Amino acid sequence: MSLAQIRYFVTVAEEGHLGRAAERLHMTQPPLTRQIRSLEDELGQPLFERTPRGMRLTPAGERLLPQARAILDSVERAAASVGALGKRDGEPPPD
Amino acid sequence: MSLAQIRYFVTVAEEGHLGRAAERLHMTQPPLTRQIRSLEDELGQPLFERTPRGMRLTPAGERLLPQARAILDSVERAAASVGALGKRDGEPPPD
DNA sequence: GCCATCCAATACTCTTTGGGTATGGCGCAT
DNA sequence: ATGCGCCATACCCAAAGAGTATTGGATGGC
Repeated sequence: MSLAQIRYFVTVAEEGHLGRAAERLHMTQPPLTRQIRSLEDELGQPLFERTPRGMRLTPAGERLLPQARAILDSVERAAASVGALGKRDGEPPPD
Repeated sequence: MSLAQIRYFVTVAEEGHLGRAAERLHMTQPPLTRQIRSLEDELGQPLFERTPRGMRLTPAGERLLPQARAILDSVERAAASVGALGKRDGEPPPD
């Protein structure tokens, strides 16, 4: 489980759609599919239900989501508190 | 900033010694040196003072340490809450 | 003062991980 | 039945990370 995977998970949860999530993350859909699957494999259960319309959170996913957000927040706070000014990684430079 | 780096940072802080920290992390010293340096670079300031006896936390490092521990804890809790039973990554299998 | 010792840092290689492109498979709507 | 909009898979390439060998530098014993 990496911070990138957590970020990916949150974005997919918010978008409910791999394609749009990938766009927001400035990457393409296939690696995103793989990272989400890999996270599910590691946790031992699916986080999303695959529907023809997109991705819907499972109960496990619902439990994870707020904690995932909290983790990303803590990381950002920690970085800021020690003096990382414009350096966080979740937000790529504007195109 | 990756979870691995945070884990490395905490271990080095606890050991005050790259070699021993590397041992505890089941890795060798050079990559650990690099990861710590890379973390310092990203944060924009040194976390350790290099002494001939080992590594000592700087004030920035002291500020970071408790937050780093909290992050690792949250991650572990999140994983556990979603059903990862023996799967966490911070603890390699016994030799 | 010189040498042995104990640190962290660097040079270089190799394996592993992660992302990109192209394509397939599946369900739904028309 | 065909086309469209999803996610999944196959394959390739680039980047990150870990290992081995070695260097540099400070300290303490002699």
